[in-house]
Amino acid sequence: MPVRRRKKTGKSDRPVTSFISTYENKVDRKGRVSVPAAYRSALGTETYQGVIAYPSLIDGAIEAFGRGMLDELNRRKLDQTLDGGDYTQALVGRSDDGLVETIMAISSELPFDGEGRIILPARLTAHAGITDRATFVGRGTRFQIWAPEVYEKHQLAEVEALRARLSGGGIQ
Amino acid sequence: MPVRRRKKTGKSDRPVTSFISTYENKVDRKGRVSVPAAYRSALGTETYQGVIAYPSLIDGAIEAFGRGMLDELNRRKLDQTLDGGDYTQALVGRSDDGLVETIMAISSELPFDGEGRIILPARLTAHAGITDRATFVGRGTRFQIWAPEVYEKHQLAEVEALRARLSGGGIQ
DNA sequence: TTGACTCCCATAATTACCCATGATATTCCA
DNA sequence: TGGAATATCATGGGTAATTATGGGAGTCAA
Repeated sequence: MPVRRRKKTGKSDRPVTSFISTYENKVDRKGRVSVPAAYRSALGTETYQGVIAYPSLIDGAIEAFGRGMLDELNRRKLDQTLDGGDYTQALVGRSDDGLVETIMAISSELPFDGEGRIILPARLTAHAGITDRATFVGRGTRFQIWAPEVYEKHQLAEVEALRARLSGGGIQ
Repeated sequence: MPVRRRKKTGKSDRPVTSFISTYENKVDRKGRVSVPAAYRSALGTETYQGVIAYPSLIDGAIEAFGRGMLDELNRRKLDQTLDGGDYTQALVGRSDDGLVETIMAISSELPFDGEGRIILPARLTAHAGITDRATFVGRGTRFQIWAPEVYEKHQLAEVEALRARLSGGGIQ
């Protein structure tokens, strides 16, 4: 029996323009997992059919977004450096923070197959502790992929922290 | 390992070549190494089948990109100098920093063989400490080639620096 | 001849592509 | 309005194509 849990959003889920709601899907023997249809339609305008993913630097989860965001980063960075005559940046690659370069290095391009699935690289599943199931968590402009049990604990901890803060009178 | 085939669309708004993710490949006895298929397809629109490479001026690694990037550099530099009336630069080829000229001088053209491999010149492998394995590191508009063990250490430091800089929630 | 390089072929593993199925959701029409 | 026909989705599996890798034959120059 396919376990497809849909958290309440208060609305029906028709195509959305950003990533919302939470879905739990199965990871099959080939390492494939269906990207929720709602997320796919959110990416519908992009030419490249797939997502960019990298291990979260904060959480034990996978971060993901569309190809459009990646190209935008690269184009702006290149134009900015070249227009400013900063060839050092373009050729040698030393920037103020190296953020774009580091993200490019640790990111993976995950194309959809004909059925809207992606293959999660071992590097990413290891980081997130994902084995046979994956929870997709919408975060607006991007989304995350968690091991279900890890995400549940993460949610509980968040709620607990918030509750403690509220009972402490931090927010009136 | 994410692999993807890109459609050749005749109309090209000169897409930014995006090299992302990292791959570790073998260097065989003849000094050949496969350029990751994803990188090759990122260069797919270019006529010249191969890459431009030079020793990094900052890291113990090899810097590389497509011929398109080389032409872009030269074109923008020429435009800038002519617009600025710096004809000395355009004609004599001497500028304040001379970085572009220097890079051109120390660069090598590395053509693909029928299987998408390149041969790394001894000068470059020596600089990067590469022997029998090579790690390809996507940096967006260009990529690097490292000795695997050297890159591992470098990457840890890179990610740690980036993590320290983030305030939470990943990259927006 | 000896290397160094190019072109061609072989192969194992991986991945892309295709079709099938059961479950759910949606549409349509009597 | 009810219910059958239709569409969509998540999931599974088979097979052809691609990839990374290795090696041999031919070329050219020193």
